[in-house]
Amino acid sequence: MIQISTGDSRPIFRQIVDSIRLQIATGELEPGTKLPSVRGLAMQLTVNTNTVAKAYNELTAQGWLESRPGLGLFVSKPRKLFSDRERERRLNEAVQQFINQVIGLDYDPDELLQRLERDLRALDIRSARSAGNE
Amino acid sequence: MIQISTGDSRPIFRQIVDSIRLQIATGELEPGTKLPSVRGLAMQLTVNTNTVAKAYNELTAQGWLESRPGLGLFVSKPRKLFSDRERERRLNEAVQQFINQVIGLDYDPDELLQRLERDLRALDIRSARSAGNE
DNA sequence: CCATGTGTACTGTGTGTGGTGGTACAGTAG
DNA sequence: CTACTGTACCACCACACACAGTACACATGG
Repeated sequence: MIQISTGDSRPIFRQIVDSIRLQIATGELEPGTKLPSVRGLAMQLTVNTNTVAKAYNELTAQGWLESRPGLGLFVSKPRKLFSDRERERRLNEAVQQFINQVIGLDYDPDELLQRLERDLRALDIRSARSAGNE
Repeated sequence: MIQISTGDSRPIFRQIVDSIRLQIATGELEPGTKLPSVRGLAMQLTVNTNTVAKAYNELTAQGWLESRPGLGLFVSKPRKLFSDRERERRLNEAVQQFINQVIGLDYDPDELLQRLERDLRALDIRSARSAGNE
């Protein structure tokens, strides 16, 4: 089930991308599963078809989905998505951004780490994407 | 010293805000210190004066800086900036955003936490903002 | 008094992104 | 042939960002 929120500051197409990517990473959506059609999901979310198509395009370009012409989009099998340099760059960017966002909130570092650990473990990420598959 | 990078995806005024806020939070800029003038910093960064003014305005609105008419802007004394609800909301938003950014990178949760702990402790944040001052 | 430097507030103008609406086309299944 | 699929366009509007210029009130040093 994909949901979007008007109160969310993120663009609509990004909410869709994040939502689907999260469901794939947690195993809620398994490889081979067919996704709702562009027009169907757009109807359900009451948004434009182009907005859904944009989200699907990004997910396909990043290797999360695969397109079968005339049939639809399907969750692809896990594989390595980024180079080591790109992984490191993105992680560093995410860390810096996180720090900038919490820097004025006066939280203790231990409290921040504890909170992150709780939310990270609650997801139960499938981490078999870079190893154990050919 | 404030620097901006053209390769950074963040808007210029946000880079300025983050940079100054970080320097205040780490104690690199002490309360009472006078900041570069709007026109001076704009000249130094080869950026429009309005862009610098926008950054300074946000920092002043959030309580990091204080304006003395005709004199300039100065680092204000630490104090509580947000309500408890706002603090919690912003922390939650930052955590969710961080997770969304690293979810496809196939990092082990422990590795993520270790990295965050390292970068957080390296900053040595001044955490006396909500207690011990009147 | 006057010139200079300070923040602040406007009014434009241009560019890029996000979102919507509509049309069109190739591939697949019934 | 019909209906569904993704995909690629086009046009339009709204908004944020950045730049450019002007103006005003304040404080300081001549």
